[in-house]
Amino acid sequence: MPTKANKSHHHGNLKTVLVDAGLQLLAEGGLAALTLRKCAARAGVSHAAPAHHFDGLKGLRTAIATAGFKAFAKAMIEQRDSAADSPHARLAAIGRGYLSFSENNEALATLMFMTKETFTDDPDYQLAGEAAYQVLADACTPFKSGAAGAKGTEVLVWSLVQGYASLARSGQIDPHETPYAEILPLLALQLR
Amino acid sequence: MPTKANKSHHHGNLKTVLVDAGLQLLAEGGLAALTLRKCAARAGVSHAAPAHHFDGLKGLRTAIATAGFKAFAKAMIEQRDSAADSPHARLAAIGRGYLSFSENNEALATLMFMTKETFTDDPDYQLAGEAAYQVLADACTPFKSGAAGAKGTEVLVWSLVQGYASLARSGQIDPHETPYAEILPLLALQLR
DNA sequence: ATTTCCACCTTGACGATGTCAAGTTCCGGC
DNA sequence: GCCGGAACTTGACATCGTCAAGGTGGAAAT
Repeated sequence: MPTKANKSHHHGNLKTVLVDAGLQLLAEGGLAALTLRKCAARAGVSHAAPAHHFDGLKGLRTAIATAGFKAFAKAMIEQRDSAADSPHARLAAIGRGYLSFSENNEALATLMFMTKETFTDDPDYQLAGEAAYQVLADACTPFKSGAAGAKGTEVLVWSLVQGYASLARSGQIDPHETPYAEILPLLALQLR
Repeated sequence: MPTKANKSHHHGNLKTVLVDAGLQLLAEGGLAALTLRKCAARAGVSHAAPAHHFDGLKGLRTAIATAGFKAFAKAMIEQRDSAADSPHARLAAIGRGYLSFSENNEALATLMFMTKETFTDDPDYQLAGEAAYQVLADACTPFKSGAAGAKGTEVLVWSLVQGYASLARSGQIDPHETPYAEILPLLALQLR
């Protein structure tokens, strides 16, 4: 007996299915594999079906990056919550979450931090990016601010881990030769 | 009177002209504007002419990224050479060179640090990336190594500036609100 | 219960793109 | 002068993004 999902013209959950299809295609074939038509095919709909849910390929990419930021924040929080109960340990754990997310989702992480013109103006995307940042910003609170203030400490840590992840993804550094766990302590962050 | 360059079937300098065309297209229209056919059109040749010089679009991208790394190294060296004669000043200057290159060439910088699968195996590309890294590595030499050794200091600085540039390009941080000049000193690098 | 409206699709078309094959032109070596 | 191969051109095909027109299904209004 056909269900609503099996009928045409009303999938019921197509937006989410298309984003999931996009995440799979990125994981399997990298950035070049992410196309509107392939997402539609994998979702079992026609090539023009996504148009009702997204503002073109750019809109779909934005939705995928939004999902990416949510998964990213989740990965950092999970590591943080299972770390030892000290600010240094939590910050290090967040870094591990960041880097394992980046390592396990190379194409998605690359997409997430592309230039602004890659994405549409989407409040969900903005919020998801800010929420991910906030996980890291909160973890910096227990540390003394340097001359640049609290914001400076946040930017210092965020730049460090983001840069390390980016260089590892592009093959410019070897994470086994120079593990992040050895780099973060070099900041010599002091507690308040 | 026709010169060699005006005749068909033997441009004479097409490889370089195509790479330059690609650099222009990136500057004008971002990553999405970089296509083989547009580069060929701008070079004044047919759409299939690039095939003799590059291994497809991926090969052309690799050549463009190689040119990018060379310009990038040059920007850092120029800043370094006009800085005050101290290791801290030189390192800060290199950072400025890095960031101004990134700000002035957003699409190119984004291309340069994409995942490995974006590029072909090309020794020139490898060398250019290593040479750019070496400018920064050399600038780190005068500083004490921390627990992670000399390599750790290099990776620390490289990650910081790379991450800062990447976050600025993607709009996640505001370089005017939190200038790099205020972040680098937070590393509190000590001279040997 | 029926009608209406609109969300949500499908089909088809077009221009742009990457890549490949076949053919043509030009240059350098013999 | 001839030959071989580098370096192009032309043409074709599959895939892509986007747009237009049309069809289907569900919910609200009557």
